[in-house]
Amino acid sequence: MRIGEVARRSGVSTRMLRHYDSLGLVRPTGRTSTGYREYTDADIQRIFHVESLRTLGLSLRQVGEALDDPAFAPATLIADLIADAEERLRREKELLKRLRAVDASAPTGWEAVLRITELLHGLASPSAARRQQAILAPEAELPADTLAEAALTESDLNVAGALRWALARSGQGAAKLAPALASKDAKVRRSAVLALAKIDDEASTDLLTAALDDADDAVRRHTALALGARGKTEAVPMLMRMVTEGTNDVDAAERLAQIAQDEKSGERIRAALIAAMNTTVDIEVRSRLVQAAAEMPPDIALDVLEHFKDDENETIARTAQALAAIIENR
Amino acid sequence: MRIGEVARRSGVSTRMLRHYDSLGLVRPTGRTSTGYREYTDADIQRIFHVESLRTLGLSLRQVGEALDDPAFAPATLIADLIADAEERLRREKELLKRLRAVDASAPTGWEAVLRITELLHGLASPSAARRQQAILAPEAELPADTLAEAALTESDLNVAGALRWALARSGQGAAKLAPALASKDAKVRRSAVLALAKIDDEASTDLLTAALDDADDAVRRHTALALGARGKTEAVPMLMRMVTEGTNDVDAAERLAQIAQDEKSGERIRAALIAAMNTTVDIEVRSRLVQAAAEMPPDIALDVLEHFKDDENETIARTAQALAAIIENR
DNA sequence: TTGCTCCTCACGTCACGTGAGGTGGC
DNA sequence: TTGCTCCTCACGTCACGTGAGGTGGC
Repeated sequence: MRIGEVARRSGVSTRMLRHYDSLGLVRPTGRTSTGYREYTDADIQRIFHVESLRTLGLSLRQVGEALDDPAFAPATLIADLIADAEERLRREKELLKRLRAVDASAPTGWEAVLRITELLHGLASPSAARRQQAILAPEAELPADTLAEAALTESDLNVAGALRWALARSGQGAAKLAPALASKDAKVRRSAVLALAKIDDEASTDLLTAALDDADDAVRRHTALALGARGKTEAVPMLMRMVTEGTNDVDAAERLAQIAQDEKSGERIRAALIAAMNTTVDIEVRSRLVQAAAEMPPDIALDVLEHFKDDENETIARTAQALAAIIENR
Repeated sequence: MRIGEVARRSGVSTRMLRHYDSLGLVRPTGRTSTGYREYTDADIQRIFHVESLRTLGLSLRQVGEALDDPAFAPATLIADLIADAEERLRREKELLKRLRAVDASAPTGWEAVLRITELLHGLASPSAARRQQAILAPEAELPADTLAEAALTESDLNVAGALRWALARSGQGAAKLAPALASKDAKVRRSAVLALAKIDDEASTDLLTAALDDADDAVRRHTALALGARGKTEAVPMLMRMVTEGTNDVDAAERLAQIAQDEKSGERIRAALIAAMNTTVDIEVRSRLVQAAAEMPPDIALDVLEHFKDDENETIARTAQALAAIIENR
């Protein structure tokens, strides 16, 4: 069979068939007296084998080595190809992320493209100071998507803070962070909550309210503190738990006090504190509860402390008395 | 500044700086009397701009066009770059999937690589017949991962059936399908259940039992039918619902009959049928229940039918009588 | 005088496409 | 005789690396 026919049947161009010949990859079995290449069925089989291996990303040289070495063991080659493909995939994803960020910034000319590109570069820097600078730079108009993604993975505390600030300023923080609350990684959810805490709008409050039911305890704690700062009564049960468990109990008490500014919520917290005191004998827990009670608005604080001025436990009784005296003298 | 210093500062090789010069991309502002290139600070700025744009995947030609056209509007170019990157990403993912499948098949030589590669090719063919053939080919040793992934997306009924069969034969079906049950796409979960239905081992039964609580009704129905075929009493409530609702009720009744082979389960089903009859007046629903009752093992069937031989509704009463007569005469 | 830097020219990489200029086969 | 097919040779693509062979600068 001559080269044109072979090309038609195999889908390989005559140019490439001649190239394979010159490389010694597929040598046609014969030539006519006038020099035309003559391919046999076996040659054509070989062409298909070459094309097949090429779909796996082998170079022509690699294909040649594989087909000509009878002892060829594919394992190493395949592993290398996989590693290469993974590396390219990683790079392409990175590039695409950058391009999407540039696109989202709607640059008006190449100067704007350069500005955003350099900011993205800074944001990807291994130096925390450089990252910080990129976020706080006055020319910064990093897209909210980019800020959100960075906020969810940033490990440096200062940089994370700057990212949350920038995200809050963007006005799109809540929308961009919402998907992260469904992440399987509790760390990501936690970062999302910490970022939402800095965004004082209705959308973020709604998201935080839902996050009170998160499966992870740390997520719930951060959520409760954030909602407490907004005076949300929904946070009371979690904040009460934090006081009794002694996890971030001082902050939790402060947030309970903020919520207690509202009369109805205040009444609820008053009752909760008294009930908690009466359901445990653990001296440490009760001590924390008394301390927390003293943080409440004066009328609530004094009322709760009054209940425990004559407590069976002397330490509790004396603490309650002392704290009440301080509040009264203010 | 001469070329060596510029190279050191910018990280661009002298070779490339000369290349940029020859392309007219970055022309050093001057030359010394002896022909050395002299770069100014502005030239160096330009080099950084070139490198910056290159990180976005622009070719040197594109960089030149962008930097030299004062009216350059990036939107189209960026969109094209994004489309290209997406396309490359898609290809890389495809390639990686193929390579991983080849690797998983642990080929012993290039012939084995070719065999698996061609099977994968067939599996990706737009022709259902070709896909079918690839799965049923006697040389087929398609890895279970590949089979599972294909089973979850295959739309052709015959091919999907072949995939489920092959997956069941692989012995790893349950393990490979398990993650799909957590998919957000109900279609994927449904496909997983249909595939698990063909795998008769403990692992698949456990997975199916959990899938009875799926959020999607169709998933739950398929799950109940599969578990019913294994005589699992857990499927009874869902199968009963299918009978009353008239969704796949004939199949559901058949599965209930299978479960009723077990004495305890049979008693439960008997009670459920009678209770269901007594809690609705809908003639269609009651009719389906009577038909279903007749499918049960004779003692259960006759007992249930006996309850409704004198039903207020004449149609129900006569159907119950007729069906009971048929069963008695068998 | 001796390293160091810089110069231009040019080949090689990789998998091709596209000619140019010429000739065999029905 | 006329299209069609085939031949070889060679340039172009793209972003470089790596010489060779020669020369200026401290």
